Amino acid sequence: MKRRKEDADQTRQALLQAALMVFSSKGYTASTLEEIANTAKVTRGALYHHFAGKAEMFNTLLAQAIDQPQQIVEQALSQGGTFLEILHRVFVEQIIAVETDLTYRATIELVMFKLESNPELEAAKQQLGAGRQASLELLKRSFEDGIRLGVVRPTLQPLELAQMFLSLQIGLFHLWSTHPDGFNLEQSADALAEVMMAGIRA
Amino acid sequence: MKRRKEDADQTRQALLQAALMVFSSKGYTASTLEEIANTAKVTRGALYHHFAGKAEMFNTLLAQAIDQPQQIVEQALSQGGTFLEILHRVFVEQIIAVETDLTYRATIELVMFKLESNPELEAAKQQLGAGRQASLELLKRSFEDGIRLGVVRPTLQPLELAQMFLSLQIGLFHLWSTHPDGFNLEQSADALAEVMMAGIRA
DNA sequence: CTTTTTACATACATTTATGTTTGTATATTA
DNA sequence: TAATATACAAACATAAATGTATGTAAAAAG
Repeated sequence: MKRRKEDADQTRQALLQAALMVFSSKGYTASTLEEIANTAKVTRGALYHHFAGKAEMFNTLLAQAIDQPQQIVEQALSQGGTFLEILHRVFVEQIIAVETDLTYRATIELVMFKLESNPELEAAKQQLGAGRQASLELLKRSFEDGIRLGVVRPTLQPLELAQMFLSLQIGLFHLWSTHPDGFNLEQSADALAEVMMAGIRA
Repeated sequence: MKRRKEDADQTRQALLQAALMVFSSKGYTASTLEEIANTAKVTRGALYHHFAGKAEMFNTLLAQAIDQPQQIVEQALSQGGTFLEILHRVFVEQIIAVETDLTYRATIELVMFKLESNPELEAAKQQLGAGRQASLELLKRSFEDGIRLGVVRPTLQPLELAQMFLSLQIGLFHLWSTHPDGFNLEQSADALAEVMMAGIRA
């Protein structure tokens, strides 16, 4: 039995990962610290050594989750192409990221579909809300650009286009997440993006 | 203090309504029978008189929830119009129903965004899954008709069109549900439906 | 090499929610 | 009108989860 500094950090990470998985499948309240500790193959003692309690674990997780989507978008943007091509790629890449990266998937499932109304989590929810607001704003400005460039129908409202983009992503993920069987996520994402592009093209 | 048969049934309904509201805001586990009883302005004694416990309340609620969406669709269908007009109307009417009817809204929020993985609820979730599968099938067949009628682009897959329809609904509702401030749901729904129609039109 | 701190496990205490029993006023029935 | 059943409230018991205090090897510091 050995416990060095680096081992400790490994334990901490294992606990966070375990917490993410348990939280994302059961939600906050239904998740027990016992199960989280077991999943990380330690006892609650270790958990309480690294974290003050359940709420702190949750907030730590959400703090990490905030900037994750930002990265994916930036990467998809960097590849160049026409306005609609980039839009299409951003849409699909995010969906693929969710399918590929199990951790990312759990994060999204947690923040989108498992957030219960609970005063302990209000701060984290507030942050997430701000993050989404920022995404919406970014998308809205992008569509304004698209209209200015003449590639998007000018009768459409930028805000509503942004809403549509996010709605499609969220809804598609929800559909897949709740019934993954016989679902080709990438293919569906591509098809939906294509229809969306056809609908907004000038 | 009077308690007649009809009063009892009223109490039972109040308990169900309270349970729906509490469940939909906190999720199953985080909801306490105490709070449900308080919301219904009775004690847990009354609750246990009418229901075996938490799980039975939940299942009772979900059993009611199953056939509710069906009705709205049927009503929207009955008004006639072209294929795309009907599709548009079905889309918007469901969204409006969610905004208008507080009970319906809570039901949808509960079944879509607050279902935790819990063996006690597996049966109910199974039923809901079947319901969604049925919706998907119905939509898919509708789009097959649309293609056959020549009003929908024949290069598109019916299944993916159905997924798109549902994704847009689910996502839009999610967006509005989590950040209702400054959101004109009906207007957005109408705009999204319009873009979708433009995207699929032959 | 001794002392102290770290990283946990273990045992115990406290809280909280569920579930059960009992009590009781009113309604219903005979 | 007497007997019984209903619709609850209130008190009690139980279980489960959180939180805390203690114990202890190993590692790090001196």
